[in-house]
Amino acid sequence: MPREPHAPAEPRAPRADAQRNRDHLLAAAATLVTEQGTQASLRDVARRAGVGLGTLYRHFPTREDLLEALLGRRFEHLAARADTLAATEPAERALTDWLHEFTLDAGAYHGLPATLMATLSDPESALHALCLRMRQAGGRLLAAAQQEGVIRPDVTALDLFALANALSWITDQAPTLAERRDHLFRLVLDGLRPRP
Amino acid sequence: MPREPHAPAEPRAPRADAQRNRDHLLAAAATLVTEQGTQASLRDVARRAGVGLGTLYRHFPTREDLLEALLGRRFEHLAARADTLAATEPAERALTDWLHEFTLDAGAYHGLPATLMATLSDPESALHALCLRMRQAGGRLLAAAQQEGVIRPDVTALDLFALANALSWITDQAPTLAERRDHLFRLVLDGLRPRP
DNA sequence: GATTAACCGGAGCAGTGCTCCGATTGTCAA
DNA sequence: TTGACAATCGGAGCACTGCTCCGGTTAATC
Repeated sequence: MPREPHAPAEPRAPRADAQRNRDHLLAAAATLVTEQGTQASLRDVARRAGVGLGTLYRHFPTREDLLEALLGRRFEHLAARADTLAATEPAERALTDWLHEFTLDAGAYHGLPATLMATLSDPESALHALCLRMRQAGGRLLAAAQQEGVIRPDVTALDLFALANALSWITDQAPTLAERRDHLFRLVLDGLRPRP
Repeated sequence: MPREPHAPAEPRAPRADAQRNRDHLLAAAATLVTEQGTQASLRDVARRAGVGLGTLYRHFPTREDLLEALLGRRFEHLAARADTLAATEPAERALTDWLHEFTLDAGAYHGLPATLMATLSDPESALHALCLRMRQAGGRLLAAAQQEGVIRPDVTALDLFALANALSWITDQAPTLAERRDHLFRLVLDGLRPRP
């Protein structure tokens, strides 16, 4: 198929070496961020990927861009999961199950809860859109639960996002409390129920 | 009074210049930490105090030591306040009021909630003892409230500490949510009440 | 006023994030 | 096949960080 001269310039596919480097960077980032958290040294990531520092910054201008690439699939899946749960579970169960899964994902890497929370104040962050979709997904489940009267009406999707992140943050910050994790989760969730 | 040769060596008072430098360092730290948070550059602190970097590290070997000195009085006061409230208010009121004040103090500096939370896993930290006293003060109020049956019995002082810090962390991390602060506080607190 | 232990300051090291630009290389037309 | 060129690369370099170490200074004491 010949290229169309006046067409809106279909972006040419990236060069093979560029694609290869990008893949190597993502693989290196995945292991290092898993081991050391979201604050892992970018120099180390480049080194492990067998690539110069400039190459890393060209592919991922900010740390958030790199994290976004790392978290993309995981969070896509989580958003889809919200709809699945909404279709197959009672509203309350759907909400609590999804929130539970969200707290697990939000705590996937050390330092991630803080990074996610910070995007609230920074619309420029590459993670902002990702977090927005999470809030919307959670918001739908929340609305359904509120419709049924099992969750207080004065709880917003933002409240939910903040509290879920805060729960992830607790165990992220103090591994000692890992065993209290589910207990704290239940305590906070109980606070969202209407008082009879 | 002549000094006693064999006595357990009463620690000699610090040299005047040392005391002066210490004061300057604390003043500089107070302003810089207020402006920039617990991660303020220690070089800047020393510079502002008109003192060498070595001097800072001699007086405060770790960042936590510096913060401990900065927070000492404030937290002493908070611990005392717990007893005052216990003596003058009904148990539930005493607990919620104190927790509210705690969340304010824990959020006094940007980054402080995270620093406080981290001491749970680090008994060597200079802040560890300070946090322990906070947990004990809160624990006394908690026990009284549980005695009266207004707080669930499966809530521990550690749970309380973690949740209060998490609440402080939310507004610390996302200033946007400052207006939801009291609302979130009430939500979480409601979760601690026994369900009828 | 002399002695000395306590104290001081900052040079120096290893690490960080990020930029910038000369060298290299994949790709596509001739 | 062979250019030519744009896309891509890699790391030197800058400004910053935490922290150590040690020769010089000074306050307190005899």
